[in-house]
Amino acid sequence: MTDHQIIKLSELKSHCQNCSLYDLCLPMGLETGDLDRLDNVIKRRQSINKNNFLFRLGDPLKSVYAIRSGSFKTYLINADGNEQIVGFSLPGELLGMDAISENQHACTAKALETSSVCEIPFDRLESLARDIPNLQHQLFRLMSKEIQQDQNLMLLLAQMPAETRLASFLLGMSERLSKRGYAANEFNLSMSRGDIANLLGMAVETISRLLSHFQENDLLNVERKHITILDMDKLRQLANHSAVNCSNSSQVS
Amino acid sequence: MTDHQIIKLSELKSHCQNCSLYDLCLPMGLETGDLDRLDNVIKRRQSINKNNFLFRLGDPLKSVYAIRSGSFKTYLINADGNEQIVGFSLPGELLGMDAISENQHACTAKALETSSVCEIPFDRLESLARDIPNLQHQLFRLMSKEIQQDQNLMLLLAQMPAETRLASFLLGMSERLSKRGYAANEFNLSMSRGDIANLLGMAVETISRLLSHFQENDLLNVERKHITILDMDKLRQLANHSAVNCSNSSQVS
DNA sequence: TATCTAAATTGATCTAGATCAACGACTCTA
DNA sequence: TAGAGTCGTTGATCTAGATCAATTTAGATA
Repeated sequence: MTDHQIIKLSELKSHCQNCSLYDLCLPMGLETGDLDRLDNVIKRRQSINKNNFLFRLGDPLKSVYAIRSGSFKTYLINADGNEQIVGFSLPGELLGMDAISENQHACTAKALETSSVCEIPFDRLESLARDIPNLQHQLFRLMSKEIQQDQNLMLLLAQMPAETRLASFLLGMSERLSKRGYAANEFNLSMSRGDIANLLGMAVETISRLLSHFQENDLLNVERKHITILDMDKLRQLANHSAVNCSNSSQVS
Repeated sequence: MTDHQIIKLSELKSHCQNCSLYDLCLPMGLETGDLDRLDNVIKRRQSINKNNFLFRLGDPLKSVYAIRSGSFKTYLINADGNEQIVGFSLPGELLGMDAISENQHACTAKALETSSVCEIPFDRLESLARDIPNLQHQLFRLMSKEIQQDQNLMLLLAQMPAETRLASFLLGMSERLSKRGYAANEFNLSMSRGDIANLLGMAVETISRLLSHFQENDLLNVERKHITILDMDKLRQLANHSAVNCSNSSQVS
């Protein structure tokens, strides 16, 4: 294989039309010409190590980010200095749209594992959206979806007991991961028990106890971060038939 | 006064540029020419009686609605058939943007009192947004703001005790109402105790007890729906210095 | 104006899940 | 590969706020 070929291959891989996430991500459904234009404004393959920040609360809005690989948590800081996680984001999801209203990020995004993103300068994206009706519509859809998800999480927090919250969370993760090529019934959680507890408004101990309990009842197999769902129907039942998508980042479907 | 003059007056009043809500509402900041174009697609003065619906979960997305007067609650229905209120909306706020992603409304909007709205056909709004960069940006800002508000409410639900939730809610209502020309320390709540309890994830009894308690401590004066804030500083303290904006409808500022 | 129904208040009791505490199991560093 | 720190699990206890129950109040209706 020559150098020439190697360069070509990497170029090929680093474009939206060849990205495995294409139909989960921002460019979904765009026509070839429009896709190229979007492709041209994207800065590709920024890598972020575990526990590093993609952006922090108060940072000026420069870009939004499409996740290529890995995962992030996004969180607010309350008046007491405690963090409140508002979402876990997976490949194909768009981070940073919360910053538009104040022109600065309203939350902090921290990598849960080594991750990579595509950076999209927001001013370029916005002006492109004016020229490409489908892109504009896509952005509206993305944000609308995020609002819906947030509201579903609110419902969970406001009126569901702990067991339902956790079951619904696991079901949501299963659905999202399976869309990304992982098995629906076997996956790794990249976030800690503490992070899950924080998102769901519960104590770590409760998460731990419930996972043990689920395991005792042959619902799950839990081995540290590795989850195997043994009885999907029962899990759905416990979750009140609602899988919460806790991405709280913008996503296509 | 002749008929001719009467018609002119009503025409004058029914345009965005003369609307008292101008700087709280969608057209905020648009230039005159652009404003006229937006103005032309708006169907004005639809009136909705108390307990009637502006739209219901599952309705196809036809229009979004700017509230002119009155107030609405928006809510989801969970798997058990219980409602979960996700917001209370006031004049100047835009309802219905949640429907974009699925092309149908994801929640139900019910009038809390006799109210009126401006109806904005969504397809017209979207195509106008392509022509008017400021309008497109405004729409992005609106939705981004809504996401932020939802996330703040999540924080409240996930980690704040009952007292903080209610204090934060009252503070938020005070701020929003004062922007609309009401006194910051004296206002009427259009929603029931039950509705407040539902939004904040608490029991009605707890709301009632806390209001009594706040009154005993000379923080508030409560007379049924009429609230007078007697000690704003103390209320802020109880609220952890965060006023939750529970509009969960899109708003400019 | 009397009657009915829904909303709000107040008190008594109960419980889901928090908190406190102790310990075991990884993982990172040197 | 030892030691330290972090994360996760399990048990015991406690409490904020839910639930249950009984009135009171206020609109709505006729």
